[in-house]
Amino acid sequence: MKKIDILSKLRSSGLRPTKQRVEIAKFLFERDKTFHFTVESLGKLLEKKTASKCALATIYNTVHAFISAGHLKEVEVRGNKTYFDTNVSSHHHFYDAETSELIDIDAKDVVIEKIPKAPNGKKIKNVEVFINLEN
Amino acid sequence: MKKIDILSKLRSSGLRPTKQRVEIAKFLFERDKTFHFTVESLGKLLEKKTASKCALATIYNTVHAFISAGHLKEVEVRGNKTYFDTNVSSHHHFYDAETSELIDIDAKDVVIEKIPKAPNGKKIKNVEVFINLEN
DNA sequence: AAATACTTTAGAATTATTATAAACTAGAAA
DNA sequence: TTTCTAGTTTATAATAATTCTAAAGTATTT
Repeated sequence: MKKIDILSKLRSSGLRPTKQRVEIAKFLFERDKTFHFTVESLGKLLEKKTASKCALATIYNTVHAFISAGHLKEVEVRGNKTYFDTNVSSHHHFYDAETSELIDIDAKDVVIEKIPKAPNGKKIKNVEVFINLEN
Repeated sequence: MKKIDILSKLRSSGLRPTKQRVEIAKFLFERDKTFHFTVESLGKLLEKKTASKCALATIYNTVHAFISAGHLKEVEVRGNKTYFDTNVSSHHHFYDAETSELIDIDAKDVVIEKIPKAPNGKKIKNVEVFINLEN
């Protein structure tokens, strides 16, 4: 991903390209495979990579701006921490409780044949399939 | 649900039938329809019903013992609080983010035609379908 | 009843997240 | 440029859910 894309990700999220935000954005979006993380894990990885630490509040704010802009997705995982995913396309997940690891499943690899209709007055926003793993 | 069943639920969870635990168990299991709750909501409802409050720690401990024994199920919902479900059979959920309400979907109303196989060395424990609603 | 084991409880500790307010920085205007 | 202003970062405080702890209470065994 080119620098210009990083800047446009920030701009389209309503964020000025400050040093910290560019670091975060580059770390998140300059990669080929999708990346799953929590704010805590991202903070540690950033600190390791850049040798300078960024306040947690900044990471929270930046990640939330990316979520609002649709550049990141929040993933539901049982437990206390919130997980995020750089893959914002419609897709599903394996979850390995043993390692607390999420693995993407391409939307086309899950086909749902039958689904109930939404309750009165409501519409279906999306369907998420979550596959728990065990050894 | 009869009293004897309440007692066996407690016993099979490794819990002696104390006053508080019997109250909690009766409140959870003496009903026809499934019940979704958080520890907080359960605490408030119990307080209203029994006019005496039970310490949150007791509710946490009791609920967790029921989870371990398989009498309650933890439901994954995006967000901070943990939701529980008295329906322990394999089933799915609608989630209405507007009202923070969970609605059960019978397992037979969701048919999955295709699913990827588990990664190396892992087995599929279960598959959960989560349907987010909107207006 | 005495001793022992298990429970409840209030409150402290912990963890994730959000809010706050002072110090800082970028970009616009002069 | 320098100045000004609006937006940012940061450390720290506040909040919220959950877990831990240790003292007081209750039940069970002897």
